[in-house]
Amino acid sequence: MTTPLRFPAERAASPALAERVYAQVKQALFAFELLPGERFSENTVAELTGASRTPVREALTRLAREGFLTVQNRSGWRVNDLDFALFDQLYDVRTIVELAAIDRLTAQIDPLGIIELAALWQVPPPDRLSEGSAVFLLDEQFHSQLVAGTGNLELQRIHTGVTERIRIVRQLDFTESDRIEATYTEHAAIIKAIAQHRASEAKRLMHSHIELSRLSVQKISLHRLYEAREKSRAAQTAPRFDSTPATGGFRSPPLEPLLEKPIGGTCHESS
Amino acid sequence: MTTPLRFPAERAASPALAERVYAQVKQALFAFELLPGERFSENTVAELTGASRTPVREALTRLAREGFLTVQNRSGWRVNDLDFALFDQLYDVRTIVELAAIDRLTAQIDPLGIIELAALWQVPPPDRLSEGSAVFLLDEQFHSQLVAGTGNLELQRIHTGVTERIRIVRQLDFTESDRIEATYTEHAAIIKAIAQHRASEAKRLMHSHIELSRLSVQKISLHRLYEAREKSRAAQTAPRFDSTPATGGFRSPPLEPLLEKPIGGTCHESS
DNA sequence: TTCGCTAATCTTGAATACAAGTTGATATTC
DNA sequence: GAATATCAACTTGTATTCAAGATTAGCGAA
Repeated sequence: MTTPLRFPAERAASPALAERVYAQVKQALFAFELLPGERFSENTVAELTGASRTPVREALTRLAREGFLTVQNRSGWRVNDLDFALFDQLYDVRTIVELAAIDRLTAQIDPLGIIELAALWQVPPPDRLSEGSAVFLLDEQFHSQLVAGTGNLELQRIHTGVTERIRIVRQLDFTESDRIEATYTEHAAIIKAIAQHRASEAKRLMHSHIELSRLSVQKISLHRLYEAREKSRAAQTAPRFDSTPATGGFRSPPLEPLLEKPIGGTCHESS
Repeated sequence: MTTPLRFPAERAASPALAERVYAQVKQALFAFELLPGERFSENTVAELTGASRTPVREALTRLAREGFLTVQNRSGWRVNDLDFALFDQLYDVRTIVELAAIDRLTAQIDPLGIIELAALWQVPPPDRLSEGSAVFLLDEQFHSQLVAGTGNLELQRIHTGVTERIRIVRQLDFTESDRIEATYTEHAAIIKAIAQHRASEAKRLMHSHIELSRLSVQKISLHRLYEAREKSRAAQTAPRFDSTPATGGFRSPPLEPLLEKPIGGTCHESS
């Protein structure tokens, strides 16, 4: 039974070209390979992804509707600036959704999926993951699963959308070990409260958990953003969008704005 | 200063052709000119709207992402069936959002926009509107304004999306005069409670208000749906998509399904 | 040098052309 | 007559072409 495997890399072309481009560009956004404020054209993306303008356009308009990009009249496309006022609103929505989810979970006789979550998060310190990006994935899964437990697909869809919008800054929060520890502790406490049907306790915990995360992100992100920017600037000519050769971006890749407003606080460069 | 006005009707073509098509098709959906379960092709829409396939496709994919349509492999497009399980989930989301909005409104010293709402809804019976579709518009505005009062644009965007998804059945609820009366009474009570910062009272009222509406829609819609279907079937060859001549739909416009599942309850045809 | 104009080049938005696949009707065979 | 194979007419997905406007580089004049 030796099935002569095709190149699995090429098979990826079949299930919707526009979908693939969408995923690639979004990935580039999260990886800061496309920087906030950066401008680019449909043609460059088309060349980089090997697709024609049509599916590229479909992917970009979708990302624009989701709030990541903006198309400029008959000039090119632009990566939206990081807008912390917007992130605050998204964090607020996230809180609303997750607290509602807790309400519905604690009303269930046997909260859906809570056992699996307990197995993941109620573990002694030595068994915990320490690698930031791994914990980040697990953390997103935690919050997502809670909402999924309500059985409401629409609520889940909304939650997913919000999560993806704030992912770009949230991922920066999982590099410091104390934040990782705190995540474990807080998640465990939330799970316990839900399992015991203590709704208001669980909601209180979740509320402060999200709030802490939000504040931590606000504090940390400005610093991390400049790191990410520098890292990306160093790799300017390096491959973007997976492993396709880069032709360079727009004429003048403007790295200045990055933020919607320069923000009042001072930015501590690594002195 | 006599500026020779251009034909303002034609100016409508300039601001995004895809946008216009999107609005036209959505309008046709709400008006039951495109029936649930109906199939159609990009070419027919293109002919009916006078646009080419490219902007049509953009509009349709957007409507598909919003849950109204489905594209079938390399066969045509299809209007999604009415799925009452889905509507229940959407009503649930709507409740979550609006209750959260009340929480935030009552926390404000001077709830934003509450005075304007009071002026609209706290009126004596003789001054009230009685025409169903007008009240329906006003009702949507009421709920939308409450959410807008939170100042959270993202919450508003989500709420708008949910509202539009359930509009197709909700609009059927505003034909019976007792439902219209109830709407006035309940809205007035909610506004009063919010203005007095009685959060839990306002939330209780809103919760039951939405629940009543939901139940009323569930009861009424099956009947109304068949009416709407018949009305549309009669006007089969009548103009669709505004005032462009209809070329007819798909080969076999299947009017059978309409609903996701035939639903257990009996349907009373007008005997 | 600096400002302003011009023209070439690049951009999106839309229309069209092409390719691959589905569907449904028709002819055919049992 | 009924089941099946075949084929022509559609459909979407993608690529390409066309049109109109925006941007920028370069040149010239003050």
